[in-house]
Amino acid sequence: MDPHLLRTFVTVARRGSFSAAAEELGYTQSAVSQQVATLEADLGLALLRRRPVEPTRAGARLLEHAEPLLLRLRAARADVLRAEAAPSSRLTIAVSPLAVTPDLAVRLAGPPRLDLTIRATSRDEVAAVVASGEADLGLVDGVAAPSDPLRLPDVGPLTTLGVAERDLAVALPEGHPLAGRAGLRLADLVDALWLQTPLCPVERLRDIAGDGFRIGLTYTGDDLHTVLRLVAAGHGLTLLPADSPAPAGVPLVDPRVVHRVELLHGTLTGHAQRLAERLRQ
Amino acid sequence: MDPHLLRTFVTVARRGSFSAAAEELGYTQSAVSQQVATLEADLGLALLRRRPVEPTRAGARLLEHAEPLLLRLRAARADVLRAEAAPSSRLTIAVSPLAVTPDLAVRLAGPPRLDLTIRATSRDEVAAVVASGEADLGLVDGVAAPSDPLRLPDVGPLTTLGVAERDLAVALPEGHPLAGRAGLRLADLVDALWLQTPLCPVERLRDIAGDGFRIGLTYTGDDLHTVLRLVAAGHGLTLLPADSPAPAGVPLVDPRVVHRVELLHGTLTGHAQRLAERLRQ
DNA sequence: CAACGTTACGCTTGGCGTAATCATA
DNA sequence: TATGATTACGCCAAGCGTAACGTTG
Repeated sequence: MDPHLLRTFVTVARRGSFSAAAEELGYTQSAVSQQVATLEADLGLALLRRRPVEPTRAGARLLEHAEPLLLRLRAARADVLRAEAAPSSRLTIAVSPLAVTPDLAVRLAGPPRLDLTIRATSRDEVAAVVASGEADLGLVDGVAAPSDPLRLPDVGPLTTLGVAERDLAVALPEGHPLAGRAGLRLADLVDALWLQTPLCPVERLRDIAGDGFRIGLTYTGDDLHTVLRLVAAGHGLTLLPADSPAPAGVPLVDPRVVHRVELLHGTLTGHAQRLAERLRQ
Repeated sequence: MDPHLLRTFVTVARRGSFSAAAEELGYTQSAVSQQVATLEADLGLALLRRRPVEPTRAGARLLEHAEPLLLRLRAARADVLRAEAAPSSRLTIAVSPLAVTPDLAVRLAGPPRLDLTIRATSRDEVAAVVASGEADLGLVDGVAAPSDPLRLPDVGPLTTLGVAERDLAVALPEGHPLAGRAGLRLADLVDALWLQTPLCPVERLRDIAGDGFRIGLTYTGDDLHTVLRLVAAGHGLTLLPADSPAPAGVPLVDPRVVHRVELLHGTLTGHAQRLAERLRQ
């Protein structure tokens, strides 16, 4: 299970081609073939079907492990190197798009005021950025059952701490049959069409409220306004923090799901520690 | 950052000796020296001081990454191999010592009754056992702030779900000045002597309630009765679930800390999925 | 038959062991 | 000075590229 082989395997699987992977990695087609064969021989089972190239069951399973593993390896390397570099007094905090609630914004401001850089990244990247030491702290948001942790990509030895939970509202297009309601239950919306977004993945809804929740459209970006446009245009519903400017937002009264913000950090020192304490109240 | 080199580095650091590590790993002293040198050259910094052999700052940092990384690598391999083996109908669930609350025990029993193996392991191992596929599900318990996730060793792509939170009591020796109280606050106990146990690590208390909490004795096992004996003998206090048979247990009324149980699992199928649904209510 | 993956084969080099050398408690 | 890490050096094999060979859409 040499990471070198793992990387090649992942690339082949992603590109769906030995030759394309070889080009991407700077190997010959032959070398890639040999590397995959070595990995398969090592595990004693087939990882890829050829022509067309697609993962077997075992291959798919290995892929789920390999990608985060390689990410962790890179993060570990980056973290060790960075730790040895300048111990800057400037503090960097990585935040996902909706993680900075009004309350957290106030707490970030101080007093005392800190020399702070806020780095906005996608939800998936916050953990990686913190693990690699590029940011001292991270704030990630997501949709979860109350008091359940978010499902973060598992990228290194990070400490996670819930710092905020707030209610959600269902974003509905104007004129939607349910738009007038005072409150909605998730159970009432299983048959509706939903947006698949990074903030509110449909699998999470199914985890929480059972099957249903057809996907109307998948949106992979991180821009709230675009999501609102998509909802308004009727592509599907989604959940947003209750204080967002949602079009015809109706509070979700069934309290089995919340917008949750978590603070991530590695080993804390100095300023970072003080800020972390302030953020967790 | 070849895992082979990483493993050697970890072994040298743990054993505090190149020669001891060489013997343990089946290499010559020379090979180990070369491997460590290669790793240091690759990262461009010293990882170990020699004579005595101890990690540098960077080395200590790398160790924190390397150990779980290697664990994950093994877990990934084991998981892929196991997935391809017999899809047994027998269900295995790994549990840490106090994870099976009375309520969860009832839910485990059914109906319907399942062909179930319960495997007791230490708190640290549950995640690894589930990640490697040796168990289909895991139940881990620990002490946490309410609605905060437990800090689990980060060993693979696992799903975590809180399934129970219950109050804690402070275990006090008979005749302790505070033993008669109706309820205690953590803040009242910062100056007391505490046991350091896997269930209730003193760092967790400090995270939650600030500094203090001197360590009277460290206990690394998983046996509740031994812990109770240690408390009774005055080695220090500890927190236990309120329904435990604690000596002179006084409920913790300050509700900033609970005994939490989490359900862990990888990809679920069949029986395992049904059991998981039953456990999360 | 064309595109693509596999196999054969030679060569380079990474990495091990042996043994000599260096450093420190 | 003895213990233990490093360096020198030779050897083997892992693993790459070139090129010939299958195989399948």
